[in-house]
Formats: sequence, structure tokens, C-alpha cells
Amino acid sequence: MSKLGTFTIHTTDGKARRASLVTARGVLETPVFMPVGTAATVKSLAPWELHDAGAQIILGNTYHLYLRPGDERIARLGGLHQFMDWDKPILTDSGGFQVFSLAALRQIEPEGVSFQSHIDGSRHFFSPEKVISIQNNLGSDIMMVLDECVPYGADYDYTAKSLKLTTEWAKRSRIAYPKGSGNQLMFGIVQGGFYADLRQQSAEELKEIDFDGFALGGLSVGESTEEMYEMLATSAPFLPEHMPRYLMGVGKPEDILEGVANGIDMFDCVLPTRNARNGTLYTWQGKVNIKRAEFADDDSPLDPNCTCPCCQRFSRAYLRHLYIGRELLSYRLNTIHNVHFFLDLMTRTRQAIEQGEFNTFKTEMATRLSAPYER
RNA sequence: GGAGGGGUUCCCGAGUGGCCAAAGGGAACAGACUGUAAAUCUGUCGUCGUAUGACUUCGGAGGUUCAAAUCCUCCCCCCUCCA
Repeated sequence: MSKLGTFTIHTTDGKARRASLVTARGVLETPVFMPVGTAATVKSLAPWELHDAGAQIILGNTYHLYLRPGDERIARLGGLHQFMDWDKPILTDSGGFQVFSLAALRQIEPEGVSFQSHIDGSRHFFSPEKVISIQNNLGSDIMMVLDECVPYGADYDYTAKSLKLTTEWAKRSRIAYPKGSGNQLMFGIVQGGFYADLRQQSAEELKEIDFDGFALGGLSVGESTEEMYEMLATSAPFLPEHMPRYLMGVGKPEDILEGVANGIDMFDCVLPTRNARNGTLYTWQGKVNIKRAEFADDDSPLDPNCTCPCCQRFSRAYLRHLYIGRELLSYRLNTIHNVHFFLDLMTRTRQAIEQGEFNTFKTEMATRLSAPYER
């Protein structure tokens, strides 16, 4: 039995790595995609459906769970895993992204962030220590440190100042929960906006801290794909090679593959679940908007090459009907499919790396998946 | 038979002389969504490939007026109540 936090690289193919990470609730086979379950639920899915789709780990959110139902309540109820009946690993995000996305409701101070609840407007305060304490209560397997996700377009001065704070908070987070003091891992988050030197500085400073993994934050915040890929390519090499690397909030299938090509091991994104609820479904022939009129009489499965229960049993015509009618089953079936698709993509990615064919795989997939659906 | 109400662009429904191709909603047709304030948002929605442009629309036919979905006359149809 490997030691908690052990990260083993099995194969490399270019910069792409096929590795594994030991967590308290099992070993993650990477590259891995983590479906997002912000409020202790991957929206519309039951845990067994997630399990059947092949999820190894899911994401939860500190900010949301603190506000509702409350981290102390979750602790009393046996922790997040027991609460939601998910016994595989959970990574909890710190609320750093909400500092960014709920900008109108918050104020950043050296000590932490004061903010108003998006639910009822009540006032709260997050310090790095508080956020770790919340994640202790939740009992996640991987904790993220509180950071400031800098908005796209922030100038150099702002970004540099923000980074200083983020680094300071990272140090305080590790002090609040020293390595080995429990069975939770802790990842630091590289910021620095779209300035290469700040990215490098951020990574260097975080390396001094004894984290179990490193995340790239502050990407996919409104920049162009080209800019994101460029920042990804410049930032990834700054991260320690023999540690887990996590690209936060990314992304589209082709973005994930780009991440893998740059040596990223972990990904999360709301896209498969949100898009499912909004009628966009992923197939190996490209994206499909299931509401389109052309599917009204289409008796074929959504994707004949997909093994998910949705594609095994239902026609496009039925899926379209459910979506158009806003039937509850629509959200569930669509989400089952999209999550299955993303996880399947990762399985194929791992296989491709093992076989030393990742580049070919990526090139083929990227062209196919980014293309709009053609019959 | 009598009294009253009403027919508006695919549907519901506002509009009662010019600012009306006509509010609003729905439907329809497209698009977006990247560490989830999202089962959300955006666009199009009479015709003319585009248009500050032209043309055709507000039950039907006539009429008044510089100008009519809006006023007048007749006709057709629908609803309610009384007989």
C-alpha cells in the first residue's frame, strides 16, 4: 500500500504523463477528469450513476457548502462523503473562484476575503485558515488553498499585488494544516494572470511550500483559446515535474487534450454537466445541440459509438422531445451521457499515452471534437 | 326573436386617428455556456438575400381623412345573458 500523496509516473509520451496519485479513498489514475459537484451533488446525477459513468473523483465547493447546508452540519452528519453517499475521492475547491465570479459581493483584504452570500446577502469572512478548517469539516481528500482568481485583463500591478497575497495565503494554509497532520492532501494554486514572469514567480514561491500538488488557476476566465494555450504552455513547465498538476476549470475536450499534452494530470469543468442541462451533447463526431429540428424524427442513438445507457436505450428523437418539453429526465440522461463522454475521453487518453500514441490521438480527436456536428 | 360583448401578425393577448410591421408572453428556429449566483442567457421571428429602404397586413366590402388596426355604413362569424 503506497503512502498517502504518493504520485507515480508510469509512462510518459512527450510531455504527457500516465500517472497515479494515492489519496485516502483510493488511487487516482491520471490524466483524470473530475466532474463538478459544487453543492454536494453532480447536478441531476445519483452517486451510482456517477460511479457507472466511470468517475474516479468529484469536486465539491467550500464556498457553497459552507453557506448551505454548513460545513459544521456536514461534519456532524459524518462528513461530505457520508452525507452524499460517495465513497471515492472528493476534491474541494477553496472558494477562490467565487472570489472572482462573485466579485460584486466581496472585498479582498490582507487577512482574507469578506463577502456577502449570493443566497441571502448575509456577511461572511474567509481567511485561508478558515477555508482549510471548512475543508477539514467537509473531510475532502484533496483541499485547495484560498487564492484570488484574477480577472482577465487585470493589469500587471494588480496581478502582482494579488499574487503576493495569494502566495501569503498559500503559506498560511499549509501552516494551518501541516503535511501529514491528517489524511487530506493540499494543493497550492499558481496565479499570475497572463504574465509569464509572474506565473514563474508564483510557481517558484509555491514550490517552497510543502504542497501535495500544484494547480494552474486563473485560466479559462474569458481569454481567447490561443491566449489560454499560450499561458498553459508557458506555465506548466514551472510546476514541479514529479508532482500532480491540476489545470483548474478546464475545459472543452480539446482543451483537456491540450492540457495533457502540456503535462497536466487533473482537470475539472462544469461544461459536461451544464451543457447537458442546456442541450449541448458531446459525441465522437462533434458537439450536438439536441434541440435542433433535424433530430425530431431521428430514431438513431445520439452516438452509436457511446456505451452509456442513454445511447444504448434512447433515440435522438426521444432525447430531443425530453429536452424541448423540459422534462426532468432530460437533464439526467443528458448529464449521464456527457459525463460518460468526458470520462471515456480520459480513459482513451490514458490508453493512448500508455501506447505511446497520444500525439496521434490528440490530433485526431481535436479536429473531430471541435468541429460542429455533421451528419 | 331581444340585449350585450368580441373577431389583431403561428397561438394567447395589448393597442381605439399619425410616434404601428403593431407592446408583452408563448411556440418555433438558431447560437452561447470552461475551479456552477446557470434546468441559464442571447439572437431571429410579415415578405423582399442586406437596408435609416420598399412592399403587404389587424374578419369582409365600401367610405370619411393629408393620414385608419383605430372613425362611419353594410355584411360574415364567435361568445354570454334573456325569451
